[in-house]
Amino acid sequence: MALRLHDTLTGEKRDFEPLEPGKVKMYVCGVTPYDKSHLGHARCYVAWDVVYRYLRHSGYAVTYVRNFTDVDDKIIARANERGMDPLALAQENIDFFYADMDALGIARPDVEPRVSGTIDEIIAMVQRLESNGIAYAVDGDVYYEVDAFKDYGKLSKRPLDEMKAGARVEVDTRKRNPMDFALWKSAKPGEPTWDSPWGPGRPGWHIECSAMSTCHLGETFDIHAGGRDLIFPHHENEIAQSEGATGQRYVNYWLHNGFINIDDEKMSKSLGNFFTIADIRERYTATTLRYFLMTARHYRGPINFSDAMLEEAAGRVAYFYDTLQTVEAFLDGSDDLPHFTGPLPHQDVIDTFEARFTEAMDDDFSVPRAMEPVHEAFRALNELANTRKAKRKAAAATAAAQLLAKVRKVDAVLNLFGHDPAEYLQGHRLMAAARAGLSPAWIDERLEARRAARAAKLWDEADAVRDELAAKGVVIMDRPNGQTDWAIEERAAEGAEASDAGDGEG
RNA sequence: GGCGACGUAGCCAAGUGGUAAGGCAGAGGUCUGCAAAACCUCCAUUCACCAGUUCAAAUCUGGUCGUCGCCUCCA
Repeated sequence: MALRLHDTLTGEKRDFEPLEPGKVKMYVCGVTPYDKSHLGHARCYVAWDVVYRYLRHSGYAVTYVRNFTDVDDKIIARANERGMDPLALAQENIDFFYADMDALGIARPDVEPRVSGTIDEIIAMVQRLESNGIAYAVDGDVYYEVDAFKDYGKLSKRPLDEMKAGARVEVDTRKRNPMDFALWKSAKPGEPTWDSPWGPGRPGWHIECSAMSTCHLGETFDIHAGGRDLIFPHHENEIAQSEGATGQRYVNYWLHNGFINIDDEKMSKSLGNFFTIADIRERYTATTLRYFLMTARHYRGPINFSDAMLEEAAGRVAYFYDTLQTVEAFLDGSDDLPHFTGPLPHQDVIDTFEARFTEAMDDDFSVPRAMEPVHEAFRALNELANTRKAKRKAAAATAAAQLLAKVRKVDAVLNLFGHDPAEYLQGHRLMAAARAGLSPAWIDERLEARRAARAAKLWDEADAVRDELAAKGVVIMDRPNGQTDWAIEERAAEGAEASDAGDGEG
């Protein structure tokens, strides 16, 4: 089955046909690094990371470009507040960005251009627009003349005449149309500037993406992606700039991801429902966040975010790693088992796994559906790893090894299962304990007390300790090897939070 | 006002004409000193509401109600 993509421009899903067979050129709008990255960024870049990985997994040679808009009004304003160099502020936030992205398992793009390194190309493109008669200079500023581009509004489906009526921007009388936007801004005090044919100044917003994408991918390329909010004006203007400059079709497939909502409302600083990625990472593993963002919803839909949802995701990821740990232990001694050749248990799961995964992903990257065979595989892995009867063990080990290999293969796309299980689970436990307000040292002390009681076969005493832990939300598991593991019941964290107010501090 | 998205079980959510995936929670069972975990079984005659097209609709058409987003910086 062929890969099908939903294209915002046509509003339809259609077969993906790259410009060059076997190759994909994709561009994703990156961040404006004026502050730390937030949950919305995480959602966006996780989504496109999966797309990037899936394209590669499907055998395409992908060139993935993601920019940094490091010259921008907000960066300049923030840098001036803090009395520092704008590019230094941008670099500081780029470092934070990388820390978050790396933790989330997001692959680095192939090229990461910055505005500050693309000034020459930007100036060249503005000149090209000027000579094409769709840009005009006024007092050192250069504006894009929207009336000179007949397709203006085709992406956001907003005819120009309607936009004029609704335009709320204060009218700059130097503009020929209120919708005209700046390609080049003349120098103002306290701003970084570059020399240009129009005098010293800096690029406007929008032109940088046209210039950077064209410069690294060519005048026409396959995929351009970004958040829904960028459809207008950013991507609309990119089309106007690039197609206005080159006369060529700019992009073949426009992909846009949905937003993060908090309690059904858009996350925003003004509403006070704003989370940075770092905020979440203090409380949950980055893998939990990645899993949640990838699987909660198809990439185009909105995701409603809440602690309860994250708790569920955390529990599910812990289940995956618990399973991996169990299976790896089970397979550890399996080399000694007799070679097995008969029909395998869960043969249907093994046989259909990849086709089901691929079919879902081919349908506009439907990760939620692609997870169905993954869930099924983990259930089968657990069943196999719990095989007790010696007779069945060889068959079970063979089946488990095959299934595990399949899971590992699609994890090149999901990038969820690559941690060491024991390390992951330990990290998960500590974070869960912290969320529930419990001390791991106290838990260990209680477990030691229970171990002593059990050794003496003082069952009532041992059970009392277990009940005491359970009352706090700590559940324990006696393993066959004599060890006792513990976990925080997912609901405990909510309970602890709810009782916070009443408890007071100390 | 213009443009757009969405409304599926207690919760999250997949599913664009052929008779409701998956996950969480819940119930019962297997296992276990007792538990927990894991596994097995069960859990929507129905897809906001109304009308229509069709042999057949959650899926198509029209209307109603409700929620949200964009139109200004924003992933």
